[in-house]
Order: sequence, then structure tokens, then C-alpha cells
Amino acid sequence: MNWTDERVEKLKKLWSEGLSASQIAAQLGGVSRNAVIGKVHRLALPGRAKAGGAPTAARPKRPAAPARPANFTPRVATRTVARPAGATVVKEEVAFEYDEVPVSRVISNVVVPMSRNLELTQLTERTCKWPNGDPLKDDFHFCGNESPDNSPYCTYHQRLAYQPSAERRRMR
DNA sequence: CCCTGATTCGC
DNA sequence: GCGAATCAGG
Repeated sequence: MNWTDERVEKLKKLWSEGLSASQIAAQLGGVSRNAVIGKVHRLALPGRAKAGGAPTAARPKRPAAPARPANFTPRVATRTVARPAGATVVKEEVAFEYDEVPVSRVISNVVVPMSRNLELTQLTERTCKWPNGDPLKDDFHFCGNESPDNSPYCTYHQRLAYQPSAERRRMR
């Protein structure tokens, strides 16, 4: 695989967006992370802030928490439990609640992790194997986020995998 | 052991 | 110029 202008442009773009060398290698395909790093140096692109270590500063930022929906009502409910004579009153906190918002939608608004979009050959025992995109098209990739031991999926896709399809559609 | 980028040096 | 091997670190 050679460094065509097109591939170099994609490298520059992804590097500037803060993707790691291995992530870029996975997206380009056909090159190792070492190849990517080597090319970055030859192009004299600006390096990462710290030598070694995760590029925390340049990482893609997590989306901000969603604004409260109009029908969001913060409230703390209490209820009094029947008690024998002499006992103290018991209150239970129910915490914040949404009005008539399906739970799946709330979940969707809060946590939808970015996939690393790895190629099949990049997957390991510890990467999420959730497929993204059309298997017959070029943009087909696997999630690739870290998955817990003994699970083929990351925590998010693990949860997604066990939802009924209608719920799944709402979560995405 | 998982990962990160940096560097070296034979090709 | 390329990138595997290696180093140094989180």
C-alpha cells in the first residue's frame, strides 16, 4: 500500500482531529500504526502534546449532556410508609424523573459512544465486534471500543444487543 | 498486559 | 521514503 495524495490527505485530516495512530491505521487500512507515525514525522506534522501516553487533550470530545427536555420535571417524591405505633416516619427518595419520556430515549440522549471503526483484521479478544454500516460497502467497520472480558461487545453495544429491535432503533 | 507516540536504521 | 523493531511512557 503506498501513500497516495488521497491517503495522505486523509491521514492529515484524522491526525488533526486527534485520532490515535492505530485508529488512523485502521481507517486507512493496509498500514500499521508505525507506518502512520513514521509518515506523520516525515510530513513534519505537529506531534502530540506529551511524548507517549494517550492524547487526552486532542481526543474527540464527548458530546455535551443533552439539554433538559421541556417536559423534564426535577422532583423528589416522598412517601410515608405505614408504621407501627412509636416507629419513625420513613421517607423514600425517588430522585429526578422525566414526564412521559421513554427510558430508551433518555438513554440514547446520554450515552452513544463513538465507535473506533476498526477493520475486521484489527479486532482482538478485547475489542467490540458490533458491526457498523453496510457489510457490502466500503464504510463497513466494527465498533472496536474496549469490551469487557468474555464479552464480544462494549458495554453500550452489549446493552443494545439485548434490546428488542424497536427499542434498538430508538436507542440509536 | 492493554495502549500511546518517538526514534532508529536497514531496506 | 518507508515502516518494523524498539524505546519510553500512561
